[in-house]
Amino acid sequence: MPDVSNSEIASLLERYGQLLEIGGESSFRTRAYTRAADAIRHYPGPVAALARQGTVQTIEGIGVGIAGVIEEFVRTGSVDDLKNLQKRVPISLLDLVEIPGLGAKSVIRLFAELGIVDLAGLESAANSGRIRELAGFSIKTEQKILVGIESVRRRSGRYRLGAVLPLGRRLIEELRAILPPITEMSLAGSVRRMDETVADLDIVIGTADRAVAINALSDLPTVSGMESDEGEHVRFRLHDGLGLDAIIVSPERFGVEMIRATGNAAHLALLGSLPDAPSEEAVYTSLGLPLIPPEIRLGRNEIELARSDRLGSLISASAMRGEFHCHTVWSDGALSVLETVQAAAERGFQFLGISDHTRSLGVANGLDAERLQAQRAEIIKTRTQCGIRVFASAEVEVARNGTLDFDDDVLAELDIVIASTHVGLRQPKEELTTRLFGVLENRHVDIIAHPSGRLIEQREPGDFDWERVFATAARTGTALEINADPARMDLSADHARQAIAAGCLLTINCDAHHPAGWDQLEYGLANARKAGATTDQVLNTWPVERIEAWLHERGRSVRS
DNA sequence: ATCCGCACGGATAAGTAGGACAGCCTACT
Repeated sequence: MPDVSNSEIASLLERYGQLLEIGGESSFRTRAYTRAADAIRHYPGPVAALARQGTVQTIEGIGVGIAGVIEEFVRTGSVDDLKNLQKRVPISLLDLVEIPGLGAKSVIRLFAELGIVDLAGLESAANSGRIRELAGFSIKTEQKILVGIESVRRRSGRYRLGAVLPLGRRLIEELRAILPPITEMSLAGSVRRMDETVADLDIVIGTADRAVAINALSDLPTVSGMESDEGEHVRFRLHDGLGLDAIIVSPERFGVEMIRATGNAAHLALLGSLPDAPSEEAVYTSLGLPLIPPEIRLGRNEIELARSDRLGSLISASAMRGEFHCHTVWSDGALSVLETVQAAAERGFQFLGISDHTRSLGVANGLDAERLQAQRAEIIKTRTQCGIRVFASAEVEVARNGTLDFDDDVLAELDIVIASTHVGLRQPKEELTTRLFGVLENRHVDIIAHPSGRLIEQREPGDFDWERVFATAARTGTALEINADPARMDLSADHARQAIAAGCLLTINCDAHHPAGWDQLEYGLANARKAGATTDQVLNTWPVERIEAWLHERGRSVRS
């Protein structure tokens, strides 16, 4: 029996912390569990091994109490205190907290006063009008709950790409270490296509020795067991609940099965019948096509692009010269301005925009005008130190009424301005859209960050009138961001495609709070490529002089 | 619950606005 994985321990602690919160524990105590979960999820080695040695407390954020929980979990597979807690606070209540507008306090009251323990119970209580009878709840709340139940149900069973892709890559690495070097293997399916959510993990293995491959898969520490074995298609389940589909084929058919397992269905339909071949290239070649990158296998115009030799015009990582949106210790980032700029220079960035949060985003220690000015002085100083162009920027809050955190004269002092909507995303369509129009028309605003405001599998996008938003952004020349944070991937691929069609300029930014955040660029790039973006349409690929000229045209007094 | 400066006790995660309701809960990175 292999040890539990770090992500299993992390999930356990996270669940524990959430249940404590619903149970009314102090926020400091519950927070400690969440922090411990984060520390373990990011810990480079196997935490279970540390637990067995009794040295798990060496990890920052884990003390006597949580170490005890982890050790018990590793040893016995469960935790007695957590079981007892679950008698008092049913674990299915965690689903209820996911509903927008319901927090721990409301959920525990629904449980205590109406005996509601899960989504089904909540739904029937709302439908029969029992919730409105509780003090502090109303018909309106009831309706909000019913809408919320739907959105929680819609996303159940799917995982964010950002949660699954790193796991999939690690599985492949682990398999490579076990299996003979001649074995071919790769991720396939929606993970390989970089779809924003995935239902399960697909792996294709090309080997003459099926039994060895199956044994290797079964022995992986994250695999809990085999679920079905149907010839070439073997299904496993991981400890954290994710399904793993392995397609095990002879090496001569590895290429064609990769294409089939990668999909998508519409792309396969466009390709028609496929010849057996050991590599994807060979299959595409026999169809008279170059290799089509997985993320654009969408059944749209990718065949056309390939036939007319235009795949190379799609934006790629190598075309990116820098980023406009990142954070430092001045708001909620991890490093100083100088450290951040140095890290950017080391990565080969030719420019970097520093854009910390502003005043009204108190939770992120947003800058007021005075601190902004002080930061600006610090930014200017770094320009001579690191050899890259540093733009003084800010991620300026858009208030519910559409006003920005700074007056025009303060905005005018910045090299480039990003506007960002974090509050009031649930406004009705007309109100929300009109508010954004005001921001787009502001000549001091150059970029709209994560325009829809969605958090994948967690928060619905704002209900904007996108067609009019894109038309307006195209006219004002305001760039729209594809935020590469895997929780956001915002604009979505479809919205980015619409924006391009409307003539909008795009920018791809990682919204990094630490240099490691720049490793997530691929999530933003995927959406840009799915949307068919070329370098000309993405601000980050322009030479610094062209960016400065663009800013100058927009009326900025750009100083180097 | 954990960490840190000090050796046990305090700090840690802000603070405002909005919605629904009459004093409270939730959302925002």
